[in-house]
Amino acid sequence: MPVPTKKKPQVTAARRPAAGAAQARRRELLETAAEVFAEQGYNATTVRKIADHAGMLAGSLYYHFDSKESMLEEILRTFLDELWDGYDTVLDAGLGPRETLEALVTESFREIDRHRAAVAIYQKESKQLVAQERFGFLAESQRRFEKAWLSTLERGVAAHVFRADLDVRLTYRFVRDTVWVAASWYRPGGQHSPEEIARQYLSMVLDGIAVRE
Amino acid sequence: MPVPTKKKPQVTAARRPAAGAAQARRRELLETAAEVFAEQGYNATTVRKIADHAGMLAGSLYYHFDSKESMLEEILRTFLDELWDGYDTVLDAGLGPRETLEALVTESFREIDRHRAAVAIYQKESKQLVAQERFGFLAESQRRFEKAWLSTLERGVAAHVFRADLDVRLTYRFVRDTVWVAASWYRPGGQHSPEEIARQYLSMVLDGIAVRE
DNA sequence: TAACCTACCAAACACTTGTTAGGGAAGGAC
DNA sequence: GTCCTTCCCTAACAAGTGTTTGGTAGGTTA
Repeated sequence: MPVPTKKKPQVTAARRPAAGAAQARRRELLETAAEVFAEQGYNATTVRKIADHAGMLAGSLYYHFDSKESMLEEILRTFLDELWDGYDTVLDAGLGPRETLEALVTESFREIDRHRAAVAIYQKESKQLVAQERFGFLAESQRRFEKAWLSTLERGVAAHVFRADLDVRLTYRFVRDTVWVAASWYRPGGQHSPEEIARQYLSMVLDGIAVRE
Repeated sequence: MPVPTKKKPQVTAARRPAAGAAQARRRELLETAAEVFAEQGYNATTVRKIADHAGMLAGSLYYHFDSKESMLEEILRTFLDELWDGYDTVLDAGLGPRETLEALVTESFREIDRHRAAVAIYQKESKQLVAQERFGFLAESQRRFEKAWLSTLERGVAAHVFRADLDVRLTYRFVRDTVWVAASWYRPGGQHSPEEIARQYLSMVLDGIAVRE
């Protein structure tokens, strides 16, 4: 492709100034967009609101992004990529089922700490987004997610470390939901660190809240 | 108020035909509106979509309702009224803390069974709605809700039936969220009844998923 | 029959939405 | 200096939004 057909002007690597400065601004804008999306909801968020928060006008956003939807896509893709980096590390570590569950939960709360806005958006909008083929990667991620959790739970039941009398699928949903909805009330810098929340949550899920006799 | 100033024509009780027929239609329309709101999100739902599902034109909805927002308000009010009917019955029954928790959870899943759409809407939109004074009743309900759950948990800790080493507020959030997010995947008429889901959920929350030794 | 009411339709309204086109100021490259 | 690129602004567009107004078919009442 000798003749660039893309709208964004091509810059040779040699000339590019302050390499990555443009991408830094891009990330900055995505950060504020994610926060507005998370707070007001994707549909209720106008590009003018995003521009306001970024200190610019609506049209100027289109110098950096193709569309409002592509901003949303990039936010979710970035989040899921990092999430699976962490998950895969855990899943490939060869841990036992209980240790895997503990590590997955802890990793999840760390992701909430890092990507609070993206998680909140994912929670609220993913259900309607998966229908669009543009966001098909959400469905694929969901399948991998379910597979990872279900197999961990099933491994635990087989190894007699998790109870056998519970519906595994139901348990999966409870665990999954409770972990991720934390994004709706979690505030970074609060009195509980992600690890502390994970510890208490695991204690509750594994041993229950009732006193043992 | 001898002279009616309302837009909707006043009908004397004596003449009213098929008493409550209008209100039945009203409920019917709110039912379909709630389903569309739950499926697509409130902001993404246009009055034309609601009218489509109801087999009429957008403008015709305004014969029955003042605005799109008033439809949302009535949906949520109806749901919360019924919810608190059930909750108050439980809370006034003079049960012990563990029995109260069990009854509250079971009642919650029953409400999800009855008002699936309204619960889903509440979950998704309440956070943004409470800011508007029109929806101030949501904030009041949230306060009562938190008080009911927290006091039950604290009673349980004081009576040594619930563990004392858990952060009560954190426990409350986990219990609350896990119960209500069930509305996002629950389908009435599925293989699990509300009572069965409540039973399994309570078993998990109270005793944990780990095998005891 | 005549009057009236209910529940809807048809058509438009003012406004907001995401998006685009053209321009221009600032600053580095040569 | 001149050129060129970056990054934003101004101003508009077309489509879609919630809502209103006036009308009307069909049933009910008197």
